[in-house]
Order: sequence, then C-alpha cells, then structure tokens
Amino acid sequence: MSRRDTLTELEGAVLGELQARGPCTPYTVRREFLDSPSPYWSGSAGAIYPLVRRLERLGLVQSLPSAAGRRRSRLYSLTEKGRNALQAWLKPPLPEIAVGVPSDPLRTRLSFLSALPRAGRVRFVAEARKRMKEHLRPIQRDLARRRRSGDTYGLLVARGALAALRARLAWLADVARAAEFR
Amino acid sequence: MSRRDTLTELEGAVLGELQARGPCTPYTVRREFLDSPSPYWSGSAGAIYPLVRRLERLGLVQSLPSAAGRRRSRLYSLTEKGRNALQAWLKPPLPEIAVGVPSDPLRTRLSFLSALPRAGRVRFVAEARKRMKEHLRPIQRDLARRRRSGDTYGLLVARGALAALRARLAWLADVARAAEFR
DNA sequence: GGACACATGTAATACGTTACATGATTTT
DNA sequence: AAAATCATGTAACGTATTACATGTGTCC
Repeated sequence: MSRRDTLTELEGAVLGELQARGPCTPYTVRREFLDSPSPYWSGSAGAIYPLVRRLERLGLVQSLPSAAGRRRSRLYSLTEKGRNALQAWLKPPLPEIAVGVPSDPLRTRLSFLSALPRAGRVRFVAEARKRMKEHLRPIQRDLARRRRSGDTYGLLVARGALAALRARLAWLADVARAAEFR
Repeated sequence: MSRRDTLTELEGAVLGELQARGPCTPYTVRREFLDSPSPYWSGSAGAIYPLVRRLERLGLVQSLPSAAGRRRSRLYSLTEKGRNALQAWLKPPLPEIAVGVPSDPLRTRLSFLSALPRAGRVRFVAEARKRMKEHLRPIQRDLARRRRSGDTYGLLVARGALAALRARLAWLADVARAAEFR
C-alpha cells in the first residue's frame, strides 16, 4: 500500500493482528502466521519486517522501543489512520477474490490429470485423500483450542476451515468414484 | 522455474493447457484464464507472454511461426522435457498448499471482524452472502457447459468449484446464525 | 475509412521467498 | 561455556500486476 488504495491480504492481516493483540513486536505477529494451520500464511521474516516498517512510514502504525530485555525491538500499534484503513479493508464492497470461487491448487492439478497415465491418476487421487485426511486432526485440535479460548470469530473461522476441508474431501471421494478411477 | 526444482501454479497451468489443447498461441492459453470463473486466474498479459518465453528458454516448450493470417504469432507446444515437467508437477508428493487448509480471503477478513462496529459486522455478513450467491448461477452455467463438452476432468473440477462455493455459503449461514448477528 | 476490439507485447513497480547474518537468551 | 534456539533483520532474486504501446482484423 504505497500508492494503492487498498490493503493486500498480508497487510490487512497484520493490521488486524495488531488491532486484536494491542501493542506487540513484529515477531509476535509473525508467530501467529507461523502457527496458523494454513500453509498459505508462510510468515516469512523477509515479508513481515519490511511490511511493518512500510506501514509505519505510511502512518498506519506507530512504534515505541520495547522496554523488556536487552534485545532491540519495538512495540507496534495501530494509529487512528491504521484503524480506518483496517475498517475500510473489511467494509463492503468486498473484493471479487473474497466472494468468488476460491482458488484451489488441488483442483488446478486435477484439471490436467489426463497428462498422467492411468496408474498415475489413481495414485494422485489416493495420495490427495490420504494427505488431506491427515490435516483433519490438527484442524480439529485448533478448533477445540479456539472453543476454549472464547474468541467468537476465531472459532467461526476455525469452523470455516474445517468445513472447507471436509467439503474438499467429500468432493474427492466423489472424484474417486468417477469412471476414471473405478 | 529458472533454478527452482518445481513449477509454479501458473507455469503448471500453462503447460497443462498447452498439453490439453495441442499447439496454440499464448493468447489462446490466456483466454482460458480470462474466461475462468475463478478470479484467481487473472490471465494478465504481463504474466503470460514472458512466462511462455521463459518456458521456451528452459526447453519445456517449442514454437513455430503461425501460418494463419498476417499477424505475427507463434504456436507453442510441449517438448518431451515439458511433458516430463508437467507429469512431475502432478505426481506425488503433492505440496502442502494443495492438500492443506485452502486459503480464503473471506475467512481472513472474518478473523478481524471485531474491528468493525456491530452494524458494520452485520452488513459484512449480509453482503458476503449476497455476493457469493450471485456467483452460483455462472458456476452452474459453467458446469452445464462442461457436462455437454464431455471433458471428464473439466466436469469434476467444475463440480469441485461448485461444492466449494456451496460449503462456504453453508458456513456463512452458520456464521449469520451466531450470537453476534442475531 | 473511422471506430473498436483483438492480439502481442514491454516497462515500471511492488511484493514475497529464500538464504544469509547477527546478537540475545535459554538449555544442556 | 558450548550449543541450540529465539528474535531481528537484510540482500538477492523471481514473479505478477498495472499501465502503456502498437499493429491487425472487423464492423458500421
């Protein structure tokens, strides 16, 4: 958001975290991404630190040197302008990408599955189902954790993640039943 | 894929299209993305044309000057190396991002919804449901088209897209029922 | 034959990843 | 006190987006 009029996903998420947690270090924000059950949120240092400084340069966040410890660090928090930017990001009109068909790398690959020989196609679907099922347990743990924490939106989001994963699994079962794989 | 050992989503998709359609121009490939019901596939010219030439430089595709018309253009097709790269991209092990919790910009935004006043939160959910429902019809048309076309994988993919959208809608209905919005 | 969309690009720019560097804190 | 990990960065690199430029076919 240098001369753009809207925030990127990562910028929005960072502002959102800062708003939700109050003043904290970039690393605290980064941890949240690193701990996310979704591989989408890589939380790479090379993204977060420059981004936070960019937000400060734009006046969306402000920082104070951290008192605790001898380690150099700063605590960041939203400015009034930052709160407005976050709210504008959340407010309608929602971007197409948020309401349209979600992207799905697995679906993309399936589009081109005819490029594999039959045995390869069967293996593809089997592996996909197996690997996706392995993700169910961690998600459910995350869900339970959020249930205990009492964070309404965190809980709803976790339920959404689980629902998305289950829908994909049900679809894959359907795929496996298709003529190609029987 | 210059010194990477795997293809990006876009590279894989372009190779896949070239494989599926046989020799064609970059624009033909681009059209496929432009016509996709998913906003994820922007199909911007600045991405496709340089990418195709990169693939050629790497020896994954080859090209011949297009005979038809006076318009300068080239027809691209996969090389043996390109077919191998495509198959390697499709083959297990699948990347985490393909089997993990799919990313979802709407879910991301919902995480931070507490930053809006109550009226704004209600509006957010209402707008999201309305806009998502508007996408059902085009998806169903796309589904019908693919049903007629007889392309097995295209049909399965379209069914997956519809299933994903419906699951999200069901989840949003759930969200709307939550305490916050009654 | 002027207007308009089609088709093929290019340049500037911005952003995220990977890999590395370095000091602080904790563990063994 | 050595090793490991935490925390804060930075630099190089690759890739996608936006916006523009330009020629070509088509339609009125």
